[in-house]
Amino acid sequence: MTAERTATLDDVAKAAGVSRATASRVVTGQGPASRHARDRVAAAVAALGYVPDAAARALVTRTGTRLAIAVIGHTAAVLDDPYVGRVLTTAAHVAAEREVGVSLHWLPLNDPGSLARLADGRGLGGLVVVNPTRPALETVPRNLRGRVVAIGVGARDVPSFDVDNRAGTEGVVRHLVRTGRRRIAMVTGPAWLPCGDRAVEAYRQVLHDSGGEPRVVPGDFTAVRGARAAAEIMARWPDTDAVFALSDLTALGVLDGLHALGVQVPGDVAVAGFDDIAFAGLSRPALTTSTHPVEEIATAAAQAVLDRHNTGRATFFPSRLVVRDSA
Amino acid sequence: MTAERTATLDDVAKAAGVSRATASRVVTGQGPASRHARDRVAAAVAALGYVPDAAARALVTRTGTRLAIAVIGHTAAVLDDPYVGRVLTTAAHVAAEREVGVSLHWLPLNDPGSLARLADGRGLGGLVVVNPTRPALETVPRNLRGRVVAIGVGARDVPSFDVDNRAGTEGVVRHLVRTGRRRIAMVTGPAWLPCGDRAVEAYRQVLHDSGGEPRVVPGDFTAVRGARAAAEIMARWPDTDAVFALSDLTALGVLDGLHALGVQVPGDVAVAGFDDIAFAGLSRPALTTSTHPVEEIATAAAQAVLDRHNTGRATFFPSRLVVRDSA
DNA sequence: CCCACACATGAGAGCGCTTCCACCGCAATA
DNA sequence: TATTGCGGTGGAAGCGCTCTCATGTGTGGG
Repeated sequence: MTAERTATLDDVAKAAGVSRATASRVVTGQGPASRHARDRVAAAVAALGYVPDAAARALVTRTGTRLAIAVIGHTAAVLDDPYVGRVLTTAAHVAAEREVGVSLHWLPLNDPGSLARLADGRGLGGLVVVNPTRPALETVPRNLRGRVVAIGVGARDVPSFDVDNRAGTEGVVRHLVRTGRRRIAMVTGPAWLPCGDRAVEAYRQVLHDSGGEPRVVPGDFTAVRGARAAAEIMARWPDTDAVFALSDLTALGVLDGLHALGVQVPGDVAVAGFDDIAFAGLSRPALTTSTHPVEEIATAAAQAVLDRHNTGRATFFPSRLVVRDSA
Repeated sequence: MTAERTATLDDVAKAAGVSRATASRVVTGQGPASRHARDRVAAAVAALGYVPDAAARALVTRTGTRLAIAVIGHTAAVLDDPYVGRVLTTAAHVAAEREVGVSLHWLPLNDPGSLARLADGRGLGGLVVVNPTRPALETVPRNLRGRVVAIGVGARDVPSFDVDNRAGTEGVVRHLVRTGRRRIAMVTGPAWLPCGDRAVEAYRQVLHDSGGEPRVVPGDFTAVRGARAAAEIMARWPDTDAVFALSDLTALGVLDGLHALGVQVPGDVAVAGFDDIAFAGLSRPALTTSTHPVEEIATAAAQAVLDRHNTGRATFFPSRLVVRDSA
């Protein structure tokens, strides 16, 4: 019997000379217990290094209190972007405050069913899906309905939290127009990310209003793609006088690409981004952009799902124009 | 009995007309099962939308197959740094490949006991601790021994994975010396992070060898702190001709602070960082730095803990000098 | 002095699952 | 025909915990 076994509640009860029921009451803090029993159990817990088994507890309480965060779209692009990391850490922080565990799920883009699979259901308190596609959201299992929120685009029964892409884009493009730019190109996000559509729409609208022709180049939120986009844009439309990228990372890439081409920023071409990441203010020229309150969004999403506060369809967080040197 | 209840294995067995034991065998794929039984159970599973209860399964199998990632030191600094996000996403990716879940834990710096608490033990397959302190590592519960690795500094029974801070720092500082700099200042990482010690040592050593006096200013890996550090350095030692920061983020801040002071980089003062983050190549002037193979490190750590491959004390990943424009 | 009423306690059921074990039938071998 | 072997199967135990319920054990009021 010298086998190294982790202590169970029974061991604690035996050591403390009480029943398992009493030990449980003391450990969980639920129900009455005499001073004497409390002390003895506490001592036993300390002596044995007892840690409650989460699985056993979850099994009986059925109170799945764990926040799952699923990130859709597993590409290197997502990895490089500080965005996902910030969402993760923020949500984890909110969860930690409420002493609920967080589980992380990294889902491929082309396998919507994986969302259903991760829901080993009853253990889950809620689910935050980052950057979902609508089809993926349709596969959320029924036992999770009402406990799922999306960061990005939502769906039926799935409220969404996102930055106001439309207004943010409008703000930036209007600023470009206001400062005399007319031949404004745009580098979008990845095509599969539906929330970028609103931004493209807004861009087209403002351009239409100001008599410009849309010049849209597809992007993927990476800096490398931004540099290539810059070359592409200047080749196709040499008279371009401004580039708006739907991501600061891409905008910084554009800056780099333009620099390589010998194009002056903002002299020849103005450049603006979106997100206001930490580095936006550190580039030379410092990047003009519009804020993306990631922490606020992630906090709201995590709270909503944790508080079962599933009201409303979609919440858009305001984006604020930050004018620096590049535009 | 119209109550909306999630299906259990019993329900499946009943619907398929087999015993629970057989249903379990089919679902888990363990043990023999006739073709006929397999088909019927599979049909029942599909019809009922059955999803196994992870808690119940974990309770009986005792095979905690879940990778826990604990990040120590919950400060805004950690949040802004892309480092943690990259570690997280990489580790989660490794775990996903092996179809094991990942749980995320955000631990305060001053409560080492929290590490013990998160180990609701038996549900855990392994634990990766990011940026631990030695005291925190001492509190790892015994039932987890041999299944814990550290990214950063390690401890007894806890192998560590980290970049070779010493060699990396040597490389950078030697480069500065080689290019004629002699009055080289260093901005360190946060004091509680023990893995920075080796870097400071290396810096002192190289300076000693080249006849320079150490000029150490404490940092915290943030850009803001870097800007302030630049001002501090130029005030205390106006003849400084190079600044080495133990983090690119800080180095970019130094660049910014120097710019504000009207100091030319690299003309008056050379600046070098450490990490080679995505933005290092995008700053103006582009940052000279030394690589920090975060993805490699996180992958190795996750694999080690998942494979129970607990050999060796510490693995240092080589850092490669990247010379750009700032030094 | 006895009953009512708190409070503290322990026995035991049961959460949903895996897995040991005994069992059954059937083909292959002696 | 009697014996072995084996794939397939169901009964039942039990993982570690929570929680209901019945049973003490002490207090104060009638």
